[in-house]
Amino acid sequence: MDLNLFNTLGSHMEPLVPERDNTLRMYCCGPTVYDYGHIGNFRTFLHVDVLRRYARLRGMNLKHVMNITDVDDKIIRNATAANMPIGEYTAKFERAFFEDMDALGVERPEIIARATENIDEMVALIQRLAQQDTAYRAEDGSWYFRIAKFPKYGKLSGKDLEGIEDGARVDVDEYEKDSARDFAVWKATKPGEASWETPLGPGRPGWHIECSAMAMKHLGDTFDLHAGGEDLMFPHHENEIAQSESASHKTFARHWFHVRFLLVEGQKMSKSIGNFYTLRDLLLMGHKASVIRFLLLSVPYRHQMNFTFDGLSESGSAIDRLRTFARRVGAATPQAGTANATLSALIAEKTASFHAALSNDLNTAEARAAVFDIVRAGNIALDAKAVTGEDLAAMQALLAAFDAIFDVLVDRDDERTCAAIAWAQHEGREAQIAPHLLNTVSITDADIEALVAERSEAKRRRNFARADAIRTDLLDKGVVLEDGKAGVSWKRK
RNA sequence: GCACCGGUGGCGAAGUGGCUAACGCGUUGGUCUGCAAAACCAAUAUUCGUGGGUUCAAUCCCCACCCGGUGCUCCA
Repeated sequence: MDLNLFNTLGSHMEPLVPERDNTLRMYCCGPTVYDYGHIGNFRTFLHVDVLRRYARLRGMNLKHVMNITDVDDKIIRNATAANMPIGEYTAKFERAFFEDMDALGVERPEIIARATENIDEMVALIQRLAQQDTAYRAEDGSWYFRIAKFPKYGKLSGKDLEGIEDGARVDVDEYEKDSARDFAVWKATKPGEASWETPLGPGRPGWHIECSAMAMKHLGDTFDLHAGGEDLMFPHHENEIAQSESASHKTFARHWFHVRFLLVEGQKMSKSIGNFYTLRDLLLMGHKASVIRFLLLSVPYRHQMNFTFDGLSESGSAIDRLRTFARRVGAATPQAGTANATLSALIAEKTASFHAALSNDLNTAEARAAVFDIVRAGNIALDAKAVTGEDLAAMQALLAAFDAIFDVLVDRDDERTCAAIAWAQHEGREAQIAPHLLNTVSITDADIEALVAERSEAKRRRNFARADAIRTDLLDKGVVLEDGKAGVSWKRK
């Protein structure tokens, strides 16, 4: 079965097949490190993570490059406002970005490429373009890409160039261009801004050039897939194509993967509406990282998704169900005797469905549905004590495949929440920490065990009032007790 | 204005020209339990925005309309 993916370039489904040595060469536009990442950013990175995890599950090797944009207007503005050197400022937010990615279980790309560490490559690329007059120097010392030299401009986004009239929207500081559509590849130095001395003259790179230069540096002129948020399609990716293909005269990325924006509570996320959330905001409100991950992955990447707090609590319940089942399967004893043919067949069928769903443009919603089908069937069989070792192994294999993609079964939420709390305390943001969180996090496993033991003793003496009081108390601290036949088990909610 | 995407049960969300319209959450009743929790069972859409059309047959194709969202400018 092919891994079929929608290719924005050409707007059609297409099997994703690495061009050589079974290695998927992919580039993903990373963050501009000027602030903490918000959930919209992470929806994109999360779906790219699913793509890379699934490609690997299917046996591909990965060479995934992600850039860090560590010089741009917003960075310069914010660093100046914070009275910090740019390098120090970007280092802080790059670190925060990766902490957040780790918290959400997003795997690190094989190669992280920083714009400021690849200035030479960008300059060389601009020079190549300049040699053929595809890039030109304006009077103020900035360099621009001459769109007139690239007839295919617009092939990705389907933009009609006629619609972008000359002179329609001209930046105040970009009055030197030959055509309004031309975009900056190198920006002349302005007072007080970061600047590099180069053969092009002093200045800093334009936004688009870094991705072209770094992608080609690490992946070659042509590579398998380029990913990013839908907003980057135009102009960013269009410009990357123009720069890269003008220089190499080869196809740049063969496959383009764009993740749609999300809405928050039905509206576009924006600070002015007040529905703008960073990962840290949510963590401090008491939402678990795994739940956020699962919710952001529950709607397939090409669909707009509406992020809501109701959705968050639903995802929380769904994860609880999955984890409970995974624990149950892990602890189950295989039954001797005849295999349950219906169950075995169902597991095989749903395992196939799981893969078929992901192979069909990474349909995460359908993939998780297949797993839930097995959760119910498995629970029924487990209740009936009619599960063979073979079926248990098959169910565990499906859960493992599921978790290789979704990565929510193993509970690492407390440590992630604690890290967010520590950060808030360090940054003087204590007010943001939900009060009940401190309560929850402060109780240790040993405390819980002691109370559980005391409650069991109370129960044995049929002192149910005491037993229930302990249970209620623990529940307030986020600990749920379950009295099973084999004894009491507990979990943090 | 131009372009694009979507409108499926109480909520979220798959899906298909024709078998009982997945799955999750929620709600109600039941089993289990000292009571809970977990798990299971049952009930929760004669119906897929509205109006036309094509077809033996449409939620799925076509047209119009209404509603929501997005892009066209920095943005994941």
